[in-house]
Amino acid sequence: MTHYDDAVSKLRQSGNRLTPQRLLVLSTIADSQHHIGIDEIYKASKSVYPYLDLATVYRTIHLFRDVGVVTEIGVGDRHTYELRTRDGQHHHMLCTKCENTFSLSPHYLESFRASLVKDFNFEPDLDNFAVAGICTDCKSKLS
Amino acid sequence: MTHYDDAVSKLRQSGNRLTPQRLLVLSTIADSQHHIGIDEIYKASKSVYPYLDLATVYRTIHLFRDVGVVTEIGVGDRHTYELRTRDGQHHHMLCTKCENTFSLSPHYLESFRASLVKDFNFEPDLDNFAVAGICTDCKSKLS
DNA sequence: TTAGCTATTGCAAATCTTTGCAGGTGCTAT
DNA sequence: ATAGCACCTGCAAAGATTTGCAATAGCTAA
Repeated sequence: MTHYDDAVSKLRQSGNRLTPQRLLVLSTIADSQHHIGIDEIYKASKSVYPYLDLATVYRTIHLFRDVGVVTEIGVGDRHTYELRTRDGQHHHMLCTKCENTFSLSPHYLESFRASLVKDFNFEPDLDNFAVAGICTDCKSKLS
Repeated sequence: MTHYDDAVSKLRQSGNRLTPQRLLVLSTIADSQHHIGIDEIYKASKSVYPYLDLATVYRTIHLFRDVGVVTEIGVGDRHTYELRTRDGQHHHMLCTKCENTFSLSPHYLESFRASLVKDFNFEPDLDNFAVAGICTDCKSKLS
């Protein structure tokens, strides 16, 4: 549960209150093994605390994202979320054919980041980075 | 107007009909010097052809994006669009402080793309690539 | 432990985006 | 030039996301 506790202290340190709703949403995301969408977060959390409102889930998730508790993964128009852990930092590759997600080590983006800083003094925010494309399986099926 | 004509033939070649609504939306985007949002496209186009429906604008823009006529730029939750030209291909850097946009030559992403193909056989779709961050001006103002 | 300030919540309404459908219209082949 | 098909459009309704507001409940300081 150290990831959960990590997230809690991140919230506390950023001066946000630890409400039951927030802790509930947090544990729902933490329990989910993969990335999870708003609707799923809402459904799972509401089954624990039926008074939970969808608007609260939206606000909570946006807070989590802004504070760095979760990573937002944009799949086309759909957004999903996963806990952001200090270890296991990774980006995502999304196949637009089979909708599968693949992890990507941050080192693949290091030289890209470095060249933006060097050439433009632009500091990219790659925390929620995801790249769409076609995975190797779908590629072979195309022929 | 060759960019406009380029876009028209792209539409025709992809087997889509050239309706007045589509040509109107296209010219609205082409006339705009910068990237432009759905609401602005709608307002500007509707002033020319008042029967235009917002749903048509959404459908048209999505078609344009899928066919490669426009580039979609995701700024936080806001989406904007600009004409995609054969020359002048470029990506975008968006400053999250001042909301400004900067062009980025595709060559900055070439080695990134190459390593994904080489290591994972993953073919990334970087057509609508944009990266958020902090620009040099805002960086200096931070201190 | 308590009081009080202020952030947060649930609700409802507003806003944004997508979708189903029936009628209208661009395009192709004659 | 025209007929006919399939695609597109406008409309309206559904679905998704955001926002205003009054009541509630964390948190801090005593």
